[in-house]
Amino acid sequence: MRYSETHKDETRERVLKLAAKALREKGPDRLAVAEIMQSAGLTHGGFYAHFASKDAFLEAALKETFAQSAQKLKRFAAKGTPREALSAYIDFYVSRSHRDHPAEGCPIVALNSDLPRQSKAFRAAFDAGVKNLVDAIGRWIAAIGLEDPEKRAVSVVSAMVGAVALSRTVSDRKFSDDLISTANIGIKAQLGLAA
Amino acid sequence: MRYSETHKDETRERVLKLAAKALREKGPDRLAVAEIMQSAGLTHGGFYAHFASKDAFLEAALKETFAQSAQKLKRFAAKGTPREALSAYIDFYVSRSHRDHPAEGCPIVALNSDLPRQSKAFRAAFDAGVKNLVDAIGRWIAAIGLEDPEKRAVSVVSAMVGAVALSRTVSDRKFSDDLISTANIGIKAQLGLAA
DNA sequence: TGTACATCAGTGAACGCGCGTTCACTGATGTAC
DNA sequence: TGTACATCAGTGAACGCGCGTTCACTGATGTAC
Repeated sequence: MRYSETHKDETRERVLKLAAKALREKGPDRLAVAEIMQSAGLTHGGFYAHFASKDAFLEAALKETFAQSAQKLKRFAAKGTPREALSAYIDFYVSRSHRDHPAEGCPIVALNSDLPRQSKAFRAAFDAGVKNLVDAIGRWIAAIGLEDPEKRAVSVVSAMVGAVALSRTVSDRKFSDDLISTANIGIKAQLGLAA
Repeated sequence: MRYSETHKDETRERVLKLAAKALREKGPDRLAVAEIMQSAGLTHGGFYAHFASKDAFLEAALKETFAQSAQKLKRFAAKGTPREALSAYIDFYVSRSHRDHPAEGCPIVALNSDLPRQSKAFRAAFDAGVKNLVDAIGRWIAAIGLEDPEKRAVSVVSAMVGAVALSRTVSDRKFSDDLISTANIGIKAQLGLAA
């Protein structure tokens, strides 16, 4: 064969990795097929050899972003005690760095308000991603020994998502920085994770 | 004159009121000029007699949504003691009804992730709206006599926005309902507002 | 060993559609004389 | 009192552009004989 056995799959993966970033930056509507293919060094004509439609492609790209998030969660879980992991994850999530790099950040923050306008499959993938995050946080909270871990997890994720989302909308740098650190401290305090 | 003195202004207002709703439902990108004009019983050609461009129009529509939110805030403030007003506002905001009616709801929830892709003027209007909400909540918290009202206000708004945004992304009805009520209770508890 | 054919990831021109924007025009009514 | 003209919110055809999608083709290389 003129290409290696795995060539096509590799191309697909490469396009999807780029798309996963671009999706969080530009949103589903402004993410253009031709542009993504060009960024992968290809022409737009080949797109449909890899994806059935733009919608199917968006769904795959979203799943890729959540897969990356899930991997990050696992890395945190592997690092130390549940208490340390949870605290570290909150520091990672509710941070200036996360605020400033949407393309590498959580898709829940980057895409939540685009959601109602997307395909059913896209929303289902998003839904699964949200539940996965809530469950992971809930497991840590349970491991620490706090009561009502599911309920606490939901509150914590809400507060984390809201804080980063809000911090991104605010132009006043100092206000935004304060927002992040206030929310960070508040969320950890709620869980009895003192600094 | 063939039209009354105020006719043009009235038309503009009518279009903007419709746009304010449609903006929250469809987002800035999917909100089409021709569609809005048609919903007001007009043709798209007349649009530019009222607005310099779609961007200018979006900015005006966003300001309209925040003006409506600000009015609602005032209505709550006028109703009772700061304590009652704050509690009532949280009940109003972190509610199933708010989750289910984005077109009449808070633009911060409906549009936060579209923001980075919009014009500077649009972002500035959004920014002002966020600060207005945080300030209003902060004033109530200060009036109740809690410490650090600004910081608490930021945390509370983050949590409120995050809860409604998250609840809208979740397809499991029961899970979403629980999320709303858990967040509602949690936020009020943080402020010492028992049921 | 060499030639004809098959395979298939990727190319690039073309199509149709939606949408923002422009512009000459309409038609109802007020004003000038 | 009646006629010609001015005003101006709104009309609707047209334009250009971006974008998703299609499709005949390319060209590198493996396979058959």
